[in-house]
Amino acid sequence: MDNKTLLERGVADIIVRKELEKKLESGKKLRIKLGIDPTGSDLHIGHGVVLKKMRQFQDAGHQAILLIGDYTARIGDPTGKSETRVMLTEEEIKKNMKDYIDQASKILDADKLEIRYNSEWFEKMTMADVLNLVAKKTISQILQREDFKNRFKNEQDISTAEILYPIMQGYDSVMLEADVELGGTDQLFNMLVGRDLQKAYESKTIQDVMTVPILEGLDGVEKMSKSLNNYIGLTESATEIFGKTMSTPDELIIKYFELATDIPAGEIEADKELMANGENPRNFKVKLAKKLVALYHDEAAAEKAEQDFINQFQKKEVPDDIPEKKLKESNWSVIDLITETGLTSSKSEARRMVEQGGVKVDGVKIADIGDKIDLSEEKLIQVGKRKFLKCSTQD
RNA sequence: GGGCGGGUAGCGAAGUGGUCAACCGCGGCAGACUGUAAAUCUGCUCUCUCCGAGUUCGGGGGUUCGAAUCCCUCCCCGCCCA
Repeated sequence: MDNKTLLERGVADIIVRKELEKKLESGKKLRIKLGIDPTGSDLHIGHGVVLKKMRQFQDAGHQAILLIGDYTARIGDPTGKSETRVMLTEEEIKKNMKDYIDQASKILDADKLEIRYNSEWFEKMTMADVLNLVAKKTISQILQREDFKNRFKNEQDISTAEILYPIMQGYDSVMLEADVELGGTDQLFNMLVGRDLQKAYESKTIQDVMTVPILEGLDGVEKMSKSLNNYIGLTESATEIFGKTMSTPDELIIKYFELATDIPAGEIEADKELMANGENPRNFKVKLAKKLVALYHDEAAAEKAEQDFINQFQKKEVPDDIPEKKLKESNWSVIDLITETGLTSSKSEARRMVEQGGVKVDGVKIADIGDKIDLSEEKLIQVGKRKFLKCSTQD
């Protein structure tokens, strides 16, 4: 991993770039911090951006540190606005972190990770220590953060706990002696507090801050996130990853190439050129989809996912790995059958589906909501474009 | 502590006694089309034994032939003053 790629690929900003260059040139094994929230979520390729950057540092021989904010999570994150987040127990945090690391290992070299919990130091602090810490920053400094600034201006509330968050996060950097902190651009402010605190505590190193761009989700507008359901999960099936990629807007292709794959920068430029000259963006989206599947599964899965996609959506053929279900009864009305098997969530929905012509049995469209289905022989049920199920009776 | 405003389907947001299962937008789903699960267009979007019926509009109680709409009470949220 060359330093140029390290400093440029998928990087939004570096503060201070010159300092970081110097550190890299010194040949020292740098300590790279990435803070994570142990609230337990499925990782998606948006998280993948920063994880890839971390992996690059690992490959360049540096020490990757995952800082788990277990202490802060136990207090509860105040940014969730109205809902107070439930405090997490130690066991929950442990489990969440195991899941996290399992998923992140698809990108990171898990054997070389240093994993730290911030309860390690926060738990031991006395009130005097806390006062000493908060005395290092002023309210007006903290209020510089854009969302605080806006809320303050608009007379919305800012909880005291929120004020403490950046300070606590910064203190983590002091304790870890981080040389570099990685994070999304939205984390810039908090990470800079780390620099200030390291100076205030006269740390032997002042971390440089590297931000990575926020990846838009499948809608092409909002940040990729689970709650908006516009994400591609790292652990999703090849079919899902492929299909979801194909549903992204064309404008996102290049950005995804840059941030979510390892395709060399030159090749990306060339593809961009081709697209600008009128080549069908779909072809590049296919390339992207295959890359992503290959990354999180393997090459063979990528080939297969492409074939399946062509068959299912372009040729409208039936996929070949359809789940099967065995039922006790053999005599069903369509409505009951597709509801019972979970293909639709209610009978009303089932009726709508049939009325809209979205239900097929053995390839034949069901025309009437009163139709019966005999399962004494296996039947292939299709609801909409994507839901398939083979149904038969129990032996 | 005082004053004011507000809590409506996944979200946003109308509606202030009957024609309200509730306008509209987003999201979601289906169909058509296609270069894709893109874009566009059309339709659907609480549930049920879909003829019709049953439960909904922060919780509970009440007034009324009839309430999301009026009254009481409780809970929650926001703003202002202290």
